[in-house]
Amino acid sequence: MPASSPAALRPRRNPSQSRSMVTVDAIFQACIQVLLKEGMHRLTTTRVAERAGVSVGTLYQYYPNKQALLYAVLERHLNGVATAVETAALRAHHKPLETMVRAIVEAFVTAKIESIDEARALYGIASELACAELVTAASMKVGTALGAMLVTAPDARFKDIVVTSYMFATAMVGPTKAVLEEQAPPKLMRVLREQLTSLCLGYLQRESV
Amino acid sequence: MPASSPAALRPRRNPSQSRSMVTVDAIFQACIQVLLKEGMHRLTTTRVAERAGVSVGTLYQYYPNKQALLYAVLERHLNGVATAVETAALRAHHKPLETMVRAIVEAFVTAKIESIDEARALYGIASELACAELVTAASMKVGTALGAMLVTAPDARFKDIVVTSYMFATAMVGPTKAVLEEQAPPKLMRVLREQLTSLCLGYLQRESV
Amino acid sequence: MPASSPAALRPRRNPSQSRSMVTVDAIFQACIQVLLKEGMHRLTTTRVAERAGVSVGTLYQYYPNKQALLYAVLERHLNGVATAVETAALRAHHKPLETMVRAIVEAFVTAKIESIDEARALYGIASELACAELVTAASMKVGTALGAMLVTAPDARFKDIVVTSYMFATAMVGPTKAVLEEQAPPKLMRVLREQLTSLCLGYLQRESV
Amino acid sequence: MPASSPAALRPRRNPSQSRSMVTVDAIFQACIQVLLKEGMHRLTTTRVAERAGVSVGTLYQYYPNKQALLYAVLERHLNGVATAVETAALRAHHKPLETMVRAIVEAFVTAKIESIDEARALYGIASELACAELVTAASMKVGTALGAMLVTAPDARFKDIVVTSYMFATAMVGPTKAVLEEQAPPKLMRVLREQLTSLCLGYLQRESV
DNA sequence: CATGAATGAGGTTTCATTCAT
DNA sequence: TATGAATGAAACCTCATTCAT
Repeated sequence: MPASSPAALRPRRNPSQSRSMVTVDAIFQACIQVLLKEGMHRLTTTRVAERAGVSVGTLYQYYPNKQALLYAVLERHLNGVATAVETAALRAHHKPLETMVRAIVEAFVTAKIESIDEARALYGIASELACAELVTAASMKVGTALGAMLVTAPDARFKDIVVTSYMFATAMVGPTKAVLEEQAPPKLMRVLREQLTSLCLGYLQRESV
Repeated sequence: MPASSPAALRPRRNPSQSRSMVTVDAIFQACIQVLLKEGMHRLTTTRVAERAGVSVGTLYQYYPNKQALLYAVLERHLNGVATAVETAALRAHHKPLETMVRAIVEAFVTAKIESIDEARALYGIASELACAELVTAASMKVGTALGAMLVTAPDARFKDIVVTSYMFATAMVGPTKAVLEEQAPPKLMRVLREQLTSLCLGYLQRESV
Repeated sequence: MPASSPAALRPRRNPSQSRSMVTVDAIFQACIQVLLKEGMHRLTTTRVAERAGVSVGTLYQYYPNKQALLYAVLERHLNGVATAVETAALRAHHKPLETMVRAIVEAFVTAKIESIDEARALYGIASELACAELVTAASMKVGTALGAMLVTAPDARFKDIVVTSYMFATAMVGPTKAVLEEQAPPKLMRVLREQLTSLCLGYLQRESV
Repeated sequence: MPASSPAALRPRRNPSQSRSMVTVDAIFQACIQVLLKEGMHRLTTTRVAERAGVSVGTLYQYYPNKQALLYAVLERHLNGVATAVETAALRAHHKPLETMVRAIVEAFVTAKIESIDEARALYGIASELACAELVTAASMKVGTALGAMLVTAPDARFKDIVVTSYMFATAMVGPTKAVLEEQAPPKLMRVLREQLTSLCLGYLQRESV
């Protein structure tokens, strides 16, 4: 849980009234849209507010500064993906290794593709202030969940569960990112899940004692 | 070589005279240093020129704009890594699969770590204008080199060499990036090569008919 | 009483109902507190309202704009000091000159020190819009009162009572301000009354024919 | 000398080239002009630049921020006055007390009136950040100079030279300020020097043992 | 060729004030 | 009446880029 995050990056209020919630959500969505249509270097608070149909002032009532807005968007995205993987991991406890891997890959890719817009827009924001924490937190969440799952595999046993599950988690990132950014051969898009399963399963079987 | 790149991003001249080369290199290094010490959002042309010991005007004699400078830096970095892998791939032709993988991982990680400063500084620049091409170009270069190598493996044969070699290339990226950005468990740093080898080899062996 | 003051700066109502009076006073006190703790450049209507425990909207029901609020605060402060001096002057009629001076100095310094917070916070507001009038009005009030007092002195007689009493009034300001702003040697704080008496008495005796 | 002043408030460069010097001086003068014609609360960096006939960017090449500009203006003014008094004090060493006082009053009032524009514009800036130091520094400079002078008076001797000279220095401020801000009865303008002399001399004679 | 002063559009952020609820 | 979300003009400041010297 993001209990600890730099004060300066926290939203200014957690809106509970309905009007506020509409507003804050509009800003949120607008941020992603601008990110997509204009790119990171044209993402200005004014533009986000404009697209959200509110004034800049309103934006600043909910987020103390631009970073905080990006932080929130990135946080939500990472949390979404991490939670999806976590849930899949929980469900796959005690299943055979191959089933586990298929489940995780499926969850990961689906989450990324479902929020493909966000995903594509957000790669590359990590280079900004203090986002490292968020990425680290999400990685740990996923790593831990995967570790907890792997130890319950009936048909495999791992020497160094921490390293193994971290590799498992990060191995999926490269190919997926390449596909989402359309730098990969188009065919890979269609067989991505298959391939990722093969990648991770091959690795995990090698690492099993 | 990136035969096609937006005219606006090309350097103004390919300096062949010695004084020019010294200057252009100083700017180049200064750019990386600023990137590292100040971060992307504090990278200004003036600051780069200052650190390079020249005036802004001079900088603009070699690069038509800021993007071109970043473009050049990124290009050189990617090219360095890609070429290192390519060379390793060439050398590994006709070797057994495992030897191939070890050689490639070694080359990739070594290149990244040797230029660890550049690497760390440059992740996240890709989110800027027109860099996608460069990344794609480097990926293709690597992918092609790996493909050409893999088909010569005496102990393996692949159905879809394009997809397989692209997966091979991108699979290494995720874990390596995590380590370089220090988001990985510290132990992973030490066993990274080992683990990447296991990851890629496991995959390739599964994919071999 | 400031019979003439720009319409825009007048409070919206002279609250006579008890609830209103509580509110307006809370705003008033909050204004001074914010001025002290945050400084003039952080004095915002929202902050004042917050600290007063009311909403901005409410604040604007009692003061048509920010200037009016400051105006009122400054007015009350100056009036307090002026009235204190005026009262002391009245009481000192027909007393010997030295007694007069001691009484005035005592009243002036006491009033300033009692409301030392206000005083410190308010110096420097006069540089804002239309406050000159208030200062002038207060000066005149004091000057007039002092003049009326001085002419009753049994042991002195002055050629130009207007000039003399104005000098009397303003001579105390400089040293007092310096002490309040802690720019004076600390010792001066303790002997301020003594010194001011000496200053004014020396002057007045010289000016007496 | 203002050897120590907050780094953030120091000018960015001490221009030595002629073009720069013209520019920096234009900005300086423009600042005072704006202060006079528009008032403190309308003093914006853009407006100053405009009036100086340069762009905002240029302004910021010489002053890192608005405060620094004001700081510089105030510093120069205070220094001017302080130095004038200091010089007069030096010249008056060993003269009789009355001559001393006349000389100091003359220097003080003349300095203020000569730079009456600056003086009028600058009263009230002290309420801004970190200017207290400057005022304190100037006060000390004057106080010290006056003290050094007073001890050489052949016809007077003071118990507490620090307090006495500080009182001397600050006593002149109140009436002078009142006159410059035109809150005083008009006649006072003409007899100001006379009156200030009387004020200070009366005080000093009383304090002399 | 090199310099660096000058430019000014454009970015972030604040805050006095209004008005629907 | 009281509220506080929304407004948007306007402030401060940066920085890629040019061009006279």
